[in-house]
Amino acid sequence: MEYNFKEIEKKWQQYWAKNKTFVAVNPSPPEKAGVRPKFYVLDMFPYPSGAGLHVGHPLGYIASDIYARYKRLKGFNVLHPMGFDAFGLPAEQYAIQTGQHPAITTEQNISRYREQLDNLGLSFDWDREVRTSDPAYYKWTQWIFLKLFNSWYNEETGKTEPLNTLEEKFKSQKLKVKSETANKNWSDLNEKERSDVLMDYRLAYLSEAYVNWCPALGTVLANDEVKDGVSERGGYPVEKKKMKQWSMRITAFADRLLNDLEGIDWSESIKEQQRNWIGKSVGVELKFRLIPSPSPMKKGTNSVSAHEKYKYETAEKSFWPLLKLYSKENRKNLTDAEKIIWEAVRDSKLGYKIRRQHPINIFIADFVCLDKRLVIEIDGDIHDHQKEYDEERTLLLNGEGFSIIRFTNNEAINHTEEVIQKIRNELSAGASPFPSETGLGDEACIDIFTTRPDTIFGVSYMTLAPEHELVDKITTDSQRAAVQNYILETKNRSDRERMAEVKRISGVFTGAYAIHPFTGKQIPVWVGDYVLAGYGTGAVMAVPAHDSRDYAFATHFNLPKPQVIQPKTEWDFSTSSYDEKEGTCINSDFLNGLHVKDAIKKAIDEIEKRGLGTRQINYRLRDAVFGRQRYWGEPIPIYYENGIPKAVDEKDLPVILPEVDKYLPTEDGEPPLARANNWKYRPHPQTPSKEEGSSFPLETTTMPGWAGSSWYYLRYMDAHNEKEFVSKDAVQYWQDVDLYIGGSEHATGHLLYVRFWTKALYDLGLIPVIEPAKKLINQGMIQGRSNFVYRIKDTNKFVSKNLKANYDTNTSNVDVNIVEDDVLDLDKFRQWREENANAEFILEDGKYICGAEVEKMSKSKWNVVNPDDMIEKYGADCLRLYEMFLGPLELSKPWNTNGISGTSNFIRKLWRLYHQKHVGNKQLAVGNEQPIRSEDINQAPLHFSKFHVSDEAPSKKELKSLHKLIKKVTDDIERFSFNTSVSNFMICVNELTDLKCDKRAILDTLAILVSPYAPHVAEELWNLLGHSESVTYAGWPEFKEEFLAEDSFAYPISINGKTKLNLEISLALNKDEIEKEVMSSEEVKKFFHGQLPKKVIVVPGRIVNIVV
RNA sequence: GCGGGCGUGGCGAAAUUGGCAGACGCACUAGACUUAGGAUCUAGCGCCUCACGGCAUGUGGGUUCGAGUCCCUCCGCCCGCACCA
Repeated sequence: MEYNFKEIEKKWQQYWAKNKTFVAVNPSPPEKAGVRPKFYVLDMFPYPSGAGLHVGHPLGYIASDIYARYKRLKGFNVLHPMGFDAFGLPAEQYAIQTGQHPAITTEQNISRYREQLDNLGLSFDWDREVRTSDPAYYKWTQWIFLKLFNSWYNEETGKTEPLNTLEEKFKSQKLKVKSETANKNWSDLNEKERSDVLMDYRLAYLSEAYVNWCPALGTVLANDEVKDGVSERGGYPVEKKKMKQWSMRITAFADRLLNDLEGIDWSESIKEQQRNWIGKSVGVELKFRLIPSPSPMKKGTNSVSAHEKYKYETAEKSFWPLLKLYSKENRKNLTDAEKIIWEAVRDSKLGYKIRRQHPINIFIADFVCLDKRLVIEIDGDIHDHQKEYDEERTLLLNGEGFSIIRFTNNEAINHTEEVIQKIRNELSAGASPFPSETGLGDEACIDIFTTRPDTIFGVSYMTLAPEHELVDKITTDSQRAAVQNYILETKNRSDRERMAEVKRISGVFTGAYAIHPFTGKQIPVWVGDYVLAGYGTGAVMAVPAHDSRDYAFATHFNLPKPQVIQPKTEWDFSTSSYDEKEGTCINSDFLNGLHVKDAIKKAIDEIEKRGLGTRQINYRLRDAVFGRQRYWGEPIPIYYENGIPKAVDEKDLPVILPEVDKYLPTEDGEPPLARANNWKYRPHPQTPSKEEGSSFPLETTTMPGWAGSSWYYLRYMDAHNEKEFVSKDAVQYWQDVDLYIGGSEHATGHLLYVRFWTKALYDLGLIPVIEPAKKLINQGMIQGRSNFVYRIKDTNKFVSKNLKANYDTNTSNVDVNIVEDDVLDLDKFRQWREENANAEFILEDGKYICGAEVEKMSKSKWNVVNPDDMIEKYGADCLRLYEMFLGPLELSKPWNTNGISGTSNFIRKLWRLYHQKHVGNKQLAVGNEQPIRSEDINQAPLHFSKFHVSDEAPSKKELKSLHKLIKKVTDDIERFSFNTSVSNFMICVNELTDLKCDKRAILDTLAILVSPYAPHVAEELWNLLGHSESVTYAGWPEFKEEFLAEDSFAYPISINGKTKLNLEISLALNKDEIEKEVMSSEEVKKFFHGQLPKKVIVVPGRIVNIVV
């Protein structure tokens, strides 16, 4: 008999299906003694696209299958399920084009996938198959949605809790009702108001927010579904749009999602991507007060108390204690000039109360009349050369609503009368207006977030995002036109353009100034689109010397760049900013001399002490938009009673996806579900506050693709449970996924959402684990290898690759399936396309050699290799071995069919090992077994006769070869090094072939070892060896060290680190004895060139190195 | 720009703790068996050299008796994030 993989593979696939070989058992009760330990191996389930699988897809499935089969042999109760992520856009797009129901397309695609998966001989437990589009499945997706809808995140306990614990807090007034209804008690709120308040807390919530709107797909998308400003699926442009949307409060879990990464064995790159995506930054949120603009923007409506407050409490709050001290001190030490003036104005001698050394903002004014908002300053010499200082002071005092007159010391002392007259005139001229009547009053602050409070003294301007709400309020009249123009301009530029124009710097001055909280300096406030509205507070303090973006902006607009950090090494500030968190603070008042890291701490402490701001943690992570304006997804189980969103009763789940006439939005732009007849819900009569008999409109958006995949790993544990999403017993036994294999492209999507849902379900006491998967492996991408042909322009002649330089040619892709080893099959090429029917060729060495290049595998590049074709030609075992043999699992690599003959040969060699041996055609076995000749490679003849093993005891060499293999393959599988085990199989089979091994004791074990990789041929051989049961549970062989034991070892003898010869020395000898033996060798002595060796290093069992 | 990974023959790659670099396979070369070979078998196959021998793991340096492996410098490639304050 010959090895006929087609027959044999089919036979065993049918056997496995019939005998349910791979069914995992749910022990009942789970704690039952003697039960096998569990092991859960999961593949990321596929979205069944119309294109079917290509050779890249099975890579992960084969790897996980090998591991699952290995674990079964090791005695584990292995859960290795598969299913389909069946909701999604492509089926719906297809439905829109053709009118065919997406369920039909999906069903067809699934059967094709199933067939392809079956052909690979994967050991899935199909009894547990799940499909996210199956109502029996999405019933529970909806159920989980409702759990999240009815839960909130309690920051105090750090846990998801049912909503009633929140309501308790409101009722007992432990928690104040947020925002617009701030002055009300919970008990005063009506139903709508309560619903609105709770909506701000629910984990699944409805809110008005800017979302990624994709007009071409007619739906919103989550952040991870947008790449480079276009939709991940289809590549359509995406814009920001304000819409009412369902979202998931994943941000509440940001810190746990970040911290729990520590405890799981996932690749560093995935963890890093998640950390990046979560984007935690620790810093401080800090207020900069604004200088009210001279022209009133807004008439204040201040109460009397505010007026009074403004009248007397003129000092900057945070500086008050210090200023109070200084002013007291100053009063004791008045200058002569000040004494003279004080005597003239004190006790209301001028008809107004004048105060001396009165703090205003952060300064102390020499004299002030609060009623008339007049400051009188007597300048010392210092002011002559500190003009800037005065200007700043004037601006600030003006900002506080004071007018100011200045006199010199000389004037005060020698022309006292004139000075007093001037003061009298000013006082009678009428008061300056109060700031509260002109500007923005108390709330006139810009909140900023910074991680670098140590650079606070380097602030030279501030920038607001164009969307910042203060922009309009603070802009001065003179700048208004320019600012409005700018905002309009940035609005019209989509995010994509903004991103594409990274290098373009734009912005505009608002005309407004803020006050530096420490120096009191005035700081111009700008608007710039390099500041993002969505992050932090949408405003930044700009430190051009130490932030590259601020630097670019400041350079462009010629703003100052004061340096406040001294780098450790030379730094050229004329070309770039110094952003590193290294160096010492300079020009920074109380921070001077401190190292950056200490300065950050100190600055935050100081900011908090002075009440200027608070420690703050910001995340880049946004809440995940959950609603989709699409048809082919899970309906969101919410209805609207008088505009209040309410949960559909659990008893009424699932809310079945309705039939619609078209899969398009309605004429009014409503999602497709709005087309459904009577898309209404009639609440259960016994639920409170429902009018009997009335029905209410249901939510028309559907869930996103990631909803169903965020918990599917749990459903596999108990796939047919109709009462629960998963039973307590099942999840208690299976716990979590032990090994999860899938693509790294889900790093910030699925893999984050599934962790999020797991944590929420854990908090609610529904599952016992906080992470879905202990270990994650990302298989590398298999790239395509494209082939090219070169057509001479304006002819139907094609020239071979190495001759094309002589011609003017057009290069085009050619189907790689009609090319072998880069040699084009000319006949197939002529048939491939009509226009090639008369193609002529210019050949080299009688062949047409194609060009080749590594590209992504895609239909348009004609480089897709279909696993079915490979299986047809070489068999599933061969494809499995070859995919593993290509290289390390996690590495991306190009597919190259050329090498597959290696593994194909191996399988045949393996097969022959179990059959009567001969060499070539000469030593044919006696009998009828003639070599079968065939024109067709697919039925390649194999030169063996009948199955044959002997029951003789195996030789030492045979045992050694086998046990070497046991050890290596066991190690290899444990560390997922599948490529090396294939090598090791080859080595062992080669060795046993050389030894002409036919011993049952060896071949029995070999079949088991090979079975995870090439299960069909292993089953067949196992069966031929006389076993009636499948090899699946045969038990993994035990490695025995004793069979590897050697008496002697061929020591490599190296002279000065270079190996010169090998010397067979007994392993029983110790270091000294080995040295003696080596040194006495004539062969070794040759290399000494008469000199005596300086040093001899002996590592027993490994090497001898002699230094000459 | 930031973060992660990587760099070894013509090609895919191996070297698990610092110990004979290139296992295993593809391709290639020669031979055997053959009516035939895209089957099978035997041998060869990093580079330079007739050879002795020398040089080789992206570059340059260091540690070490000994470095693909550890440390530093630079160069290149891949992936992710990208105005995140």
